[in-house]
Amino acid sequence: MLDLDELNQLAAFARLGTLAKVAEEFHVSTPSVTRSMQHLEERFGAPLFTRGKNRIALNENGRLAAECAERVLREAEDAVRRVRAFDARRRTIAVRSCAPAPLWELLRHLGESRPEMTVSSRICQNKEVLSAWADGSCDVAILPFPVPGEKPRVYMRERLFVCIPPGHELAGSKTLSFAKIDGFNFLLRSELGFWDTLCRQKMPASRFLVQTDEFAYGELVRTSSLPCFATDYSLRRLAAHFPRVAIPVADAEADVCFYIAARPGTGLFKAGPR
Amino acid sequence: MLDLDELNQLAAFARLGTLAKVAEEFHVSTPSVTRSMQHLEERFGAPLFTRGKNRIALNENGRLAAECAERVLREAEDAVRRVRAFDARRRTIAVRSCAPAPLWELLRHLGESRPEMTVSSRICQNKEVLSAWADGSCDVAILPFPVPGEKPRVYMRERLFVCIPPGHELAGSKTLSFAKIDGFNFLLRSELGFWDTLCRQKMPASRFLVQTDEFAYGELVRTSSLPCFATDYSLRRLAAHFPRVAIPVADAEADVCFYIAARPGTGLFKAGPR
DNA sequence: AGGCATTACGCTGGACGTAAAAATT
DNA sequence: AATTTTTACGTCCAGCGTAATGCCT
Repeated sequence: MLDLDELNQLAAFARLGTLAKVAEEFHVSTPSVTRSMQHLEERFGAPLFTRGKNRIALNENGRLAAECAERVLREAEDAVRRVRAFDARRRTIAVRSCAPAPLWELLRHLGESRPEMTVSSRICQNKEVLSAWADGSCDVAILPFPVPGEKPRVYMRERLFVCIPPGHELAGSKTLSFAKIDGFNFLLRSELGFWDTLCRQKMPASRFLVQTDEFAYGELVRTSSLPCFATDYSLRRLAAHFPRVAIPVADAEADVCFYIAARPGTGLFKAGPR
Repeated sequence: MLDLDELNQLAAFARLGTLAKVAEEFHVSTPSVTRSMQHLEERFGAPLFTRGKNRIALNENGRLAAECAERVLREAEDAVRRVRAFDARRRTIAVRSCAPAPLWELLRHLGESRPEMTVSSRICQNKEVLSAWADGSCDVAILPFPVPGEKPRVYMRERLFVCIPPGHELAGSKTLSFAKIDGFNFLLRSELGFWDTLCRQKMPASRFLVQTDEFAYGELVRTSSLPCFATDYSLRRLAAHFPRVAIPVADAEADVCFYIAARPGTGLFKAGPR
């Protein structure tokens, strides 16, 4: 039976050319490497080296053996990688959402109901959510429309608002529309999923100043006169963006219904999550 | 780093279902197998088994790990197989000849000039010799015509004779031809290569009583009145088939020139073999 | 002189087996 | 009662490192 450690040293020798370098790389003594190589020759049952008195090199057998060794090692590494990945996948619930708000409650709920599971979540575009759901690489999908092939299950509703400083020229309106606010520049958070694309699509004349940093975004909202967005959910959560006023966007697209689909393994619809 | 022995035991456990059976199969104690499995779990960094107090079985991770183990083991076995085969191939000279006679001297010569090499020889049909030469699976080729793509090099000439008991109706002829002897039944040795096919082609009306055993052939030649074949070479070697008479076959096809081709590695044409 | 491969030798940690325990059939 | 897994424990040897040798550049 071959020994993977020895094969590893053989492959290293093919790269490095000298036993001393191999010894250094593996943090072992040179005699140890010498013995490994002798042992390998026994195991292969064929000479692998041409030896001088203080010189050693691979012969043709050895070169072939080194190639084969790499293949075996790759296979062995793949084995642990695959098992580890499989295990990790088995003990995590992967959530893909098209927007941040649905995650707020969902992640809290999953953390409580399945404390032994690690939850991985990501906000991404609708098509990414769809493909992740389709290829099985996520366990929970949240989309602004029913998930194809699944029983439609509404998770929550969210409505878009514009947040404006009191003195702003739009501040008097009772409601607004994408058409009316198109052209104004907005402060925007990153990681908004489909909201981001919706805004860019509906307001082609506007520029969006995307802030990755939560703190920076907050400061800019507080100190600048640039309008920004909120939703009924985020307003409830953040206790509003004082001292701004929140004006609803009247368009149908600004009133969104989020649908959820979940694998049976998640236990989401067994014990009634909400 | 994984251990191939342990992987082997894992694969065996997947087949046999119980640690005790694995221990028996590998001629080790049960505690040893237990430790191997625990060690494997450490190495993989994931639980591979579901354990009862008295019961152990693979979980999903374990089943995947067992599959992967088999792949790794296959790869490892392939490695030694391939290196061994390569080494064996490197230290043998493979000879393919279309007829037996050229081998007699050639094998003796190779045995003397390359005593460190093992020589493997086979008599086969022309097309087999050609393909073996073309695909590199033989080092020396002997054919009744120049080997394509190689400098034509005549190795020897051989002429066919018919051997007949003195009282036989053909015994008076000075020479014979395939046409004249077609229809008679012949004693024939096996492993004659292209001679065999030549005879069957030239004498479609004859039947050939092929003898695989050397001794049986000799006895039949001695005791029966059936004609048989010989060549100038075999006559010289066997001191003739007493008390038979040997009559040459006059056809052009019965006078054969053998050509030889050899790889440089064989050293056949370096030091001048003949 | 410095670097490299190999042999010699003593030591130690890991792996094995035996024995025993505990549970299941 | 027999089988199976696992823990405990004592033994032993495979493999390590150090030291030394010999050789090459």
